[in-house]
Amino acid sequence: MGLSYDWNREIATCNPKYYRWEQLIFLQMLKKGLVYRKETTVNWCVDCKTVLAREQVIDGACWRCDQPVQPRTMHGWFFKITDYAEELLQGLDTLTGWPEKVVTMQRNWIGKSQGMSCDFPVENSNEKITIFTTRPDTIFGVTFMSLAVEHPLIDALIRGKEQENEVRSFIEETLIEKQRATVDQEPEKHGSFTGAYCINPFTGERVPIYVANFVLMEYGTGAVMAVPAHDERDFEFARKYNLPIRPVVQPEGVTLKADIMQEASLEPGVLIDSGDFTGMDSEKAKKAIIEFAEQKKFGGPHITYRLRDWGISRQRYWGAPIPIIYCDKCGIQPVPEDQLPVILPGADDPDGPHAPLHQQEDFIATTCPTCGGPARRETDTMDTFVESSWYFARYTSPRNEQAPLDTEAASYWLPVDQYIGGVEHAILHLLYSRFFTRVLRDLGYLNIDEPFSNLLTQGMVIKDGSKMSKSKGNVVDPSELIDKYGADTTRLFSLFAAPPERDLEWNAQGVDGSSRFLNKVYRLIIANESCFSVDASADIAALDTVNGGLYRKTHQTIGRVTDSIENNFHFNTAISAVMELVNQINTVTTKDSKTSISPFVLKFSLETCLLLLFPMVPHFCEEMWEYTGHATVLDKTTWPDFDPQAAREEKITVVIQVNGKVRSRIEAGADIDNLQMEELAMTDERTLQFLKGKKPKKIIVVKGKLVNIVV
RNA sequence: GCCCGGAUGGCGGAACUGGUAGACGCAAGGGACUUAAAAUCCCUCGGCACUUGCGGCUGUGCGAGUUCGAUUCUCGCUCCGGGCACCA
Repeated sequence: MGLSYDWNREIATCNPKYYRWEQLIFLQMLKKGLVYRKETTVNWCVDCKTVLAREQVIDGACWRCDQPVQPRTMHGWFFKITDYAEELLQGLDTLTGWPEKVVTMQRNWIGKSQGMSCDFPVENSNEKITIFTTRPDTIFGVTFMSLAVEHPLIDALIRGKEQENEVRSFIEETLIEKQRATVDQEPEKHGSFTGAYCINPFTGERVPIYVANFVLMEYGTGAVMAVPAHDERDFEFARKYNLPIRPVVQPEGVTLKADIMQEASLEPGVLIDSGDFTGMDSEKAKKAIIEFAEQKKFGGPHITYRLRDWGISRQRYWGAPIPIIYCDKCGIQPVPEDQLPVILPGADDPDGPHAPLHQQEDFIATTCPTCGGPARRETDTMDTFVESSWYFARYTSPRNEQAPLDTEAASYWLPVDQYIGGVEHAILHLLYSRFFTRVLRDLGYLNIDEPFSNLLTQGMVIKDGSKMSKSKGNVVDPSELIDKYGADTTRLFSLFAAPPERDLEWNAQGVDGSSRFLNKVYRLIIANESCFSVDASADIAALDTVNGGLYRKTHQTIGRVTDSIENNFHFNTAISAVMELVNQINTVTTKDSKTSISPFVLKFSLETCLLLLFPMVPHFCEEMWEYTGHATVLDKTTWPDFDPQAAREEKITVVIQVNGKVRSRIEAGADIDNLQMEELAMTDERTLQFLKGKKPKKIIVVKGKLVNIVV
């Protein structure tokens, strides 16, 4: 296809020369407290036999193999991306070169919520339950408390109570249900009373504590103050278990009554039955209530993010091994930096052992770096998204043997001016890379905050109803088209089909047109070969209509093509602009051959075609450039200059409307003023017919464009 | 359910900040050249109708509105695509 890559900078992320640095970065992050290990419920892909990060689960299925994922409890390593949540959010505002769509998706993914945290003391106990809420204004409407089944306090709450067995079996059932749950359906809400109560610090009221299947341990605190009157989920739960519903925010013009409410009221309004806060506007009340909690030291303002830490453990037989050693005596030990890289077994041997690492005893057995005793290696490998999170930075010093990055080189090249990728990475790769850039900055390797200044998200190519992708295998091999038409026609055709950001249903119909077009350019050059040997100049001002018109059209085309490419990579319109120019050259050299075509203008226009088409059609243009006797190659020739003066039309078409409908078009000089335009319109015969002698009420003149006569 | 996009001829797609809708190309039909074919060139190509005329009406998913004028702006729908989804 004639793509130009600098192979001197080639890197392979599966090569130990690359991932040794990744392992080093891991260790440095570990030292900085940005890596930790924990046991959680993870997304397990049955087919890939590995854990997946949350953003790698698409519609409940693995992003890679499309198989459904299941929850599973296991240990894994995590990157503390949440430490950077606020910065990643703030940074979005600086990404002016990114599509708004991607910025919005990331903003939603980070999911910042501002609200209040508040402690509810447990009755007859020293424990307290901390909740997070975005609706502190509804705190007087709390009628029960819901805990996630995984909440650590449950055990203490139920021990010895008559409800103990019931709650325990409820938790067990819920956990099993969660394992089975498919993502597309929310299970019905269930709960179980713990027998325990906590105290609403604002009212002093006893609040019954429930365990509920819909409360997420991973978000907020795993405990929710339930306000059924003002929260849909609490409402549903309250109705099911006959718990009281107490409205405390009255929206304007509505009177909420607990017994007749059909659904929770989410509207803002005025507080009722809310102690000292009664009568306050709900927005104001939010602030006042948070302040009150802060003063009394049982709560305060709090921010929660939806973003979770990035689970990077994978159980695949590929990826960079996580450089950790487990010693029975010394515990978890980082692999000393001078022992890096930890090499992935069998990676360089395609027929080698391709079992997951935990099945490879040779790999696992090692010695403890601290005590020298027998120890075991970590068998998880890193998510391959880790590798793609910093490769662009490694390109700036690809052979560096001393460090992952050469800060000086990285400062010179980064951030990446223009990044191109599919929208499917809007969150995954593009968020990880933004995170990693900051981590590398804080580790002292980079001095930028954002990796990519400008982002173009290209559309997907659809084939047979689903997106064309390597992993799906429904790709169209361009070599078929290349064999038949050549690489340039194939390039031209693909670029002409649609603007790059749009999805495109693949269809090779139309490729003939691109082929025909290049042939036409070729024929024009051959037929007018002689003009290239003439070293003529011309007095532009003295050109006749035909030559002057072509000269002008050529400059207009330079302007349009430059604009289309620079502005938004709309090669399709760039190409059609050149097509127009070529059509005009064709007309002028065949039809108008009676008038003498200036060799200078002809040469200029044909050369411009080659220059403008060069990015799209490099081989052909370079060949023609040489053929037409140029000493230097096109590749080293500068882009043509756009001269707006030369592109200016001498004549314009004045559109005349009567009551907004186009009735006539009149040619006029480009410098015509508004008064002249009006005069032109009012004396135009066709226009007068439509006026039928009526007096114009109003005449609107748009300079150089149109006259609208209202009668 | 919520948040983003999008909808223009038979098709892919143009139309700058409201100002000539359909650029450019494909497909289709007709014609020229040719013994024939390919290639090339010319013409037609949104719809409607009593088309005498270089003409008229209508038309950018649907319905309203703002405006002298709306593919473009506002409101309300329909359909399609994408993202999120018990996030308290």
